[in-house]
Amino acid sequence: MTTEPTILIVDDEAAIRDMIGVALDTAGFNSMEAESALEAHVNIVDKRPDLVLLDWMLPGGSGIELARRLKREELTADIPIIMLTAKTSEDNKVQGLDVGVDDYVTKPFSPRELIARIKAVLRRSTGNLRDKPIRVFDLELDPASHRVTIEEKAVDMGPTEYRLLNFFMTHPEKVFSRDHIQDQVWGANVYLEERTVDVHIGRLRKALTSASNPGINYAGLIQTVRGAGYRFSTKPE
Amino acid sequence: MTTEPTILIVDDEAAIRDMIGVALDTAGFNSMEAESALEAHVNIVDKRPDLVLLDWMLPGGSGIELARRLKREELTADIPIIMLTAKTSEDNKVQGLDVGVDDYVTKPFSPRELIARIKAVLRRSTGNLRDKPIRVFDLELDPASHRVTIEEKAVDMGPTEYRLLNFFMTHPEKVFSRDHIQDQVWGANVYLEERTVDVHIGRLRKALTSASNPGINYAGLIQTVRGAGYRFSTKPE
DNA sequence: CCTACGCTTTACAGTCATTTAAAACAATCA
DNA sequence: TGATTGTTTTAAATGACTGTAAAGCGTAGG
Repeated sequence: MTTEPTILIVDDEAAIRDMIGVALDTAGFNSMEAESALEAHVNIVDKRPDLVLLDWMLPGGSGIELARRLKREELTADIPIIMLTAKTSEDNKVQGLDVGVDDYVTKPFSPRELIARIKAVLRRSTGNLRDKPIRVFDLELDPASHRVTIEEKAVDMGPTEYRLLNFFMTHPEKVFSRDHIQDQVWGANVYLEERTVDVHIGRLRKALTSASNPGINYAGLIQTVRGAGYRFSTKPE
Repeated sequence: MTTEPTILIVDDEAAIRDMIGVALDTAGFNSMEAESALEAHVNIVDKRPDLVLLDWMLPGGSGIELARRLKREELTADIPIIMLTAKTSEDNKVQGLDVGVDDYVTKPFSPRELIARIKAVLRRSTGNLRDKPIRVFDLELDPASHRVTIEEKAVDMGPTEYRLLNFFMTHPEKVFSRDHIQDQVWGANVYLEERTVDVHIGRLRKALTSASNPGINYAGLIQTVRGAGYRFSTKPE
């Protein structure tokens, strides 16, 4: 599954970093910390976080400088930045310091607001690219509408079966062990009984069957490979 | 809720902002101000003005940059922009229009000219995009009269439900998460309880149902996609 | 032909997402 | 101001989905 976004917190005060870190954790993000612009830059280049929370008032070479640098360099230009600033009114000299930052939050801020803004920015930066529909014969999976159809007629299935089918259709003609399927569909570090995968395979097949016309049975596309796992294949077994 | 259009003025000189602000007020527009590209961007995303007056020569040369960014991002791409520029040279015109700006006005300008151009741009953009009624079967939403009808008979609903339906009808056949819907219908960074969206969906469905004839239930067009969000679709679930 | 193993199916109880209803809160208008 | 209308929050009810365990099948290998 999609791993949680990683957020880099850049602030010189440990207390603030911690506070934010906790807020991010509870909201389900991964977080990293840096206390100087230099450290931050290294971290960003190395780890490529999904978003940077950057304190405006870093000692020495200020946060703005870092932001400008990040936005100028191609490698890092598309990593969204949210600035943390002290007070609105004072910082009205902010003007010339415009660097293409994606949003800013003024301290003090509520964790809730911060989280909301982070999510909004992430949504804006990543949400735009959605995949094209995948089609096999008359079976189509369309991520944009989050819908599976057979001959244009909707196939009813649960979220897990949808992810499962999505995984198979994007990786056709290959066998996958149950473990591998677990990692991809449920996410790593989720422990499940092995049989659980079978059960969901079963459910997916049932969904496909009950939506298939007599003629082709789309459940047959999901093939059992005895002793190895499962395979999505257009070729008959 | 036939509010006057809201115009965002982006200029670093307070005197100019005030001058324009007065002109807009007397012409019957609402106005907001921002003095930096950063502030402007945040305002635009949060408040979604109907038009942006953008100074070309913002410190840091970021006016153009902002325009480009706004036009690139889906969320803001259809907000018209009028550039304010001191220079008259042809280059600027070409460049500005390249970025996708809708019009430009060279300083110094008369308030009268500015108003005229604003109206022209608004007419054009609302005329092209927002003014035409959208129809699905016998359900029609007409932005011009701000009215929803089923088989020519008015459907009664609140403003929020109207915006919601408008959003759905202009983005059919796609799933949207609750967060995404919030961004589009309420404005980004308005943080609401997630369930609020559900409640309004519920009310919209109710409104559609009680206006539907036995036969078609238009509430069915708004489909719940469990674990993903909602979708407006003409295809049955 | 029997057994053992691996896969499939079913049933179920717990959990989680969505809906619904109602109350609290805001804004608007006379 | 009080009445009206619309919005948000909250909590409880509903219903769908999930993972597990156990029973049922089929098949390969003896």
